[in-house]
Amino acid sequence: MTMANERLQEAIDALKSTKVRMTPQRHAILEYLYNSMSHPTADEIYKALEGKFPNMSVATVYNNLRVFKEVGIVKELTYGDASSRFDCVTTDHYHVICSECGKIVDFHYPGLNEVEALAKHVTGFQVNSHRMEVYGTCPECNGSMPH
Amino acid sequence: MTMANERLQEAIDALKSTKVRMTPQRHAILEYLYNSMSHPTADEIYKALEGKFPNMSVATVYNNLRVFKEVGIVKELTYGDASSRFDCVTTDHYHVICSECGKIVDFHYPGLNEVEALAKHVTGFQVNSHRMEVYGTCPECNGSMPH
DNA sequence: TATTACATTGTAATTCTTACAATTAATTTT
DNA sequence: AAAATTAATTGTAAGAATTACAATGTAATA
Repeated sequence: MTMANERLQEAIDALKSTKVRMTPQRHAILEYLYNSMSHPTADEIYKALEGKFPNMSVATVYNNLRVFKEVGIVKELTYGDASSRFDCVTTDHYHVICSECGKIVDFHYPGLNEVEALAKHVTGFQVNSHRMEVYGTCPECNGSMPH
Repeated sequence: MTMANERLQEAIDALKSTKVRMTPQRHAILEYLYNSMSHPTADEIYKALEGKFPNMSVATVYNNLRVFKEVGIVKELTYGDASSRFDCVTTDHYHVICSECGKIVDFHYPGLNEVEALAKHVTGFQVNSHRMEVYGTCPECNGSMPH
């Protein structure tokens, strides 16, 4: 069993333990998320599954992504006007985003707990979480790729 | 002259040095941005200036905020579906955002250059910038305010 | 002053997302 | 296994934020 399938199975099990029902559409959306190594938009998922589910509504994709978020197996990445992207890796990590082509690459960085602590101290907020993104241009777009 | 007015004047001077013309609407939008210590949405600016400019179009607000961004005197803060907010403080700083009431508070943190350097090293991207926000609840919303 | 270039206005269009009512399907109870 | 219940899907309409566009107005320049 591949790593992706293993994680998919865990996600399905997580859903089973709630009152959320498994449907063919749900399974397909989850499968797509866990197999694509990208961070697809709702519309990309919808288009990718058109072949298998000609009658599926785009509302179903949005509904289910919301359900998955509530259960905690999917994270939504929001970027201003543009469509949200969805990430089935829910462990802590950050994203580097190419300003040219929009590519999103994961990277890890030892927790920024210090920042949260400082923010709490300076502002008096009760701090829960943070988000961070790094912007730049990817090797393909900035011409630093060997060819 | 107040600090805000000084900075407003600098912004106006910055515009003069480009081919961007000064108009009453532009001046009013800038003035509002530099005097409000908040991070208003386009619509908030529009509503705030309705009294003074009954005929101003909301398109004018958007157009001008875009111009200001291009000149570099305003930054746009994007948060998913919700409206963009606009910040006339363009020096590096971060925001702490209250999940309850939406309040945004500035705070400073010594540059996260390390993060950018690591991201560059790990992903091969040419890195330009980053953004970070801290989320939590403000003193008013979490009941920790003395009263 | 006449001309040119840029700004504003009002409205229509666009995009992403959600709401809603009707139908269908999965689960539970009998 | 059939009936009853509950949840999910579908299609479409509605919503909100933002942009595009054409007509009109205003500032800068010659």
